[in-house]
Amino acid sequence: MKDVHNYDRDPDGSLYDPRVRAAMADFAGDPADPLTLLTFEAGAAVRTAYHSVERMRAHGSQGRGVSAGALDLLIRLNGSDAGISIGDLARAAGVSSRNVTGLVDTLENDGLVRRVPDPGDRRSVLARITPAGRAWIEAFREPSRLAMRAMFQGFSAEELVVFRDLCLRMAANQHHLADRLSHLSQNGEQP
Amino acid sequence: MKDVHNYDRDPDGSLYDPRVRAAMADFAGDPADPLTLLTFEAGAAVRTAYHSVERMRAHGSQGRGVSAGALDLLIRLNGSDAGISIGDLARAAGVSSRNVTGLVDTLENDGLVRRVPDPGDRRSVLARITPAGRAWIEAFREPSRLAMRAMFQGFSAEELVVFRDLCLRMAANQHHLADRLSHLSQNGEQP
DNA sequence: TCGTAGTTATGTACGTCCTTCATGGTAAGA
DNA sequence: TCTTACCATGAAGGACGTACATAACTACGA
Repeated sequence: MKDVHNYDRDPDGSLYDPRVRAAMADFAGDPADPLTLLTFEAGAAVRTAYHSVERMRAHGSQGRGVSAGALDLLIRLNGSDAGISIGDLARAAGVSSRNVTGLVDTLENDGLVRRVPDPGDRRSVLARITPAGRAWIEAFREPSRLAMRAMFQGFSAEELVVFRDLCLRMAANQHHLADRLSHLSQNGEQP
Repeated sequence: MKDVHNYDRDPDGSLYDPRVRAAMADFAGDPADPLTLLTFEAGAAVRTAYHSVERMRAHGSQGRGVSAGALDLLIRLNGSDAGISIGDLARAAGVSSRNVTGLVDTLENDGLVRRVPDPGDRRSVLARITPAGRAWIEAFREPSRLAMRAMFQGFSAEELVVFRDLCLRMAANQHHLADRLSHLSQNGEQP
């Protein structure tokens, strides 16, 4: 190994705006402890786990015109009779509204979702699941259940709860940080 | 609620090959217990967590011509002096070799990686990290560390270990299952 | 009432990841 | 030798996701 570099000064200014760096360091707290390696490993593990989930899902909804992001929307819409606006779907899923528009397009082409005008706001469009969409969900439920059970084979209920909550805490941290950063760049250059 | 459908027969033959279904059910074990909801929640949570990681990573490597999959490769290559073959990289990352070829293309265009012939096998090509690639990694290390620390803000060392291991157990399950399924479809139609 | 600022969905244009299939070059075992 | 298998890559395509611009519409203040 080489000796340790001096990371106290920015090795490459273009990587992060100093304000961003400061905000992160501030948010992260004490920067000099041994948890770092673990966080890298955990980050990589999440990526691996996600790919596993996606591969299972791809296998399950194979050749049926619905996949990944679209399925997320369909499941959300299955819980609502009146329908959900594009913007609300985007906020709930944490993606851009343009992306949701595209996903709803494909679902609508497949007849699983229908666009209806929002009676309360004429700018807004509600996506509403169709009977065919509900039938699709119904048919998907059991194979999906089997696949998920297989994915989490050997996990106890407690482990599942812990796992879910750790994932969500991560996401909350990221959301919080993104909020701070965007808020920070909206305001003046120097506080 | 409506009454329960009869899921003992396949509600839609095109969803899963019966052999695949049987293999999954067999692998998953007892199908009639209350863990199912938790597995769905956990699956969705993984997806959310992954998006958080990706967003952080995108923020960090922004505008530097390296992202996600390419970064994974670069980090792997940083650990090897001689270089790693395309096929080995693909197997290690769990993606198609064609995909790795493309990622190495972009890294090579950026000057971070170089292709060298494999002295032991003239079919094979080794990807080897360049000094510029190592410098990139070096510059990326600290901001990335801060970002990861922020992502896992509030996680104890024990929680990180548990989280990492749960992710990897998931991936192992999926891998195991995929092996069984491919093995199953390679052999005859009826066992 | 009018005008302005903000919101909503969507068109356009991109970039990235990942896949399958086909192909020419190469290794290795019959 | 010759047949089979493996290796990287060309070609083509699907899906996800982004940013920016725009037309329709709402809401709020003068």
